[in-house]
Amino acid sequence: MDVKTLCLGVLTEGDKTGYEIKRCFEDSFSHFFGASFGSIYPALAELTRQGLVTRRSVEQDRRPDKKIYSVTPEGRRALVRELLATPPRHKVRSEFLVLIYFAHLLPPEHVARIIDERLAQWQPVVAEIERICDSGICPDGQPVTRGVRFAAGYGRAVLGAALDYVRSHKHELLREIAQDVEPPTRALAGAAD
Amino acid sequence: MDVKTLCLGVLTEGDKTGYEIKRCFEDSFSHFFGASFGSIYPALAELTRQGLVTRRSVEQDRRPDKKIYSVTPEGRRALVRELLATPPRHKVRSEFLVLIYFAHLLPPEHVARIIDERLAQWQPVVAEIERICDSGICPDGQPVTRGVRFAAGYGRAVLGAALDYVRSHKHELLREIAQDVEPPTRALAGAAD
DNA sequence: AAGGCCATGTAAGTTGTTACATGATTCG
DNA sequence: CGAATCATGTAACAACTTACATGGCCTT
Repeated sequence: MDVKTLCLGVLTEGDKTGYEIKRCFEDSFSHFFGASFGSIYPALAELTRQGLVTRRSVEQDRRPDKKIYSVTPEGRRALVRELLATPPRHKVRSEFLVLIYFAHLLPPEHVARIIDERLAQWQPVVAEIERICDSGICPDGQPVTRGVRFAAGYGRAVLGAALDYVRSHKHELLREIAQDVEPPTRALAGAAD
Repeated sequence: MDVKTLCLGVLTEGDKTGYEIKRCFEDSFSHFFGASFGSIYPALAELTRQGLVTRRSVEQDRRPDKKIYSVTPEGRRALVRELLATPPRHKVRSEFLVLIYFAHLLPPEHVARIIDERLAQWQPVVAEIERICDSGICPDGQPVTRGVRFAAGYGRAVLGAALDYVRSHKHELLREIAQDVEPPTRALAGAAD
């Protein structure tokens, strides 16, 4: 699945500019998808070329014209076709967990910092998901569809579990690796190997 | 973080061939990292060129020489340096959740199939993680380090939550979207737009 | 004054995937 | 007989990220 399909998808919920689509991704998709301007703008250009969206320019004073995109009926059909053909993959790429995996090679303070940083980055994401779950309202003010509610509920369950796990096992991990790194000054007997 | 660093990392746990490294990724890393031969072999070639690993060839009858890689002391230093410089990101890219997000545009049977497929793909991953958690033994027979245990515990907690959530909300979602798609034959009154 | 928000877009570079190329052995 | 396992490697391609280019307004 590429950014084009995603753009088409969010545009079925209402007309938007490229900038707003980016916001939308950050608000509602951040826990399972990411896209930057560098991929969104070219995607919109291509969709326009293919006739799957139309755009109208809105003049603004002292900044580039705003370009508002709308899905065409053809675009809707293409979206459904694309969704039907998309294999339902699910990939996690976590340098965080890789780092944890090799925690015994790193200074405990560094590991502690890594964990705290991760916790801090997850928090606003969880907060936004929780807001969507509880209010049933998207950031743009529209009520959520069933799928959005499911995805948000999933996010809450999974991120909640992640936060709980990391918070409750952080100190245990830190204690354990502290022993590894500790210089052999007070060397307790029995260090096998 | 690139595949080179990962290879360096798993090689600190013991000498391996490229093929075994791939297995290792599948067994222990699959829930947070992925890499194919197309990236592993070039990575090992580059590490060798940089002097961060050495390799010895083992002749085999009727198949390509096995090439066993070992980390050099220089490689260990490079690994730590690399790990210390790695920002602890954590990204999920889930076409599965995107599809769910737009579930209201798809036939309910299709959504049901998607969900079942995902559940089926998660199961062996969870099983392997659970095995690591419970036995404390890596697939290659080595006892796990603290970090590995933490990562495995994380995987169990998070994948467990994902499975629970998806299993217990599947029918609710399906019921809800079935109403959308239902043709207006028996049209119940009150279908607001 | 610095930085964030609004607003669009391009180009170079990174990184990895897929498919290909080769080939014997073993299991069902 | 087909598929999986063992074993390595290359090359074309896809896709996205980062940095750059532009520029005013508003808040701290």
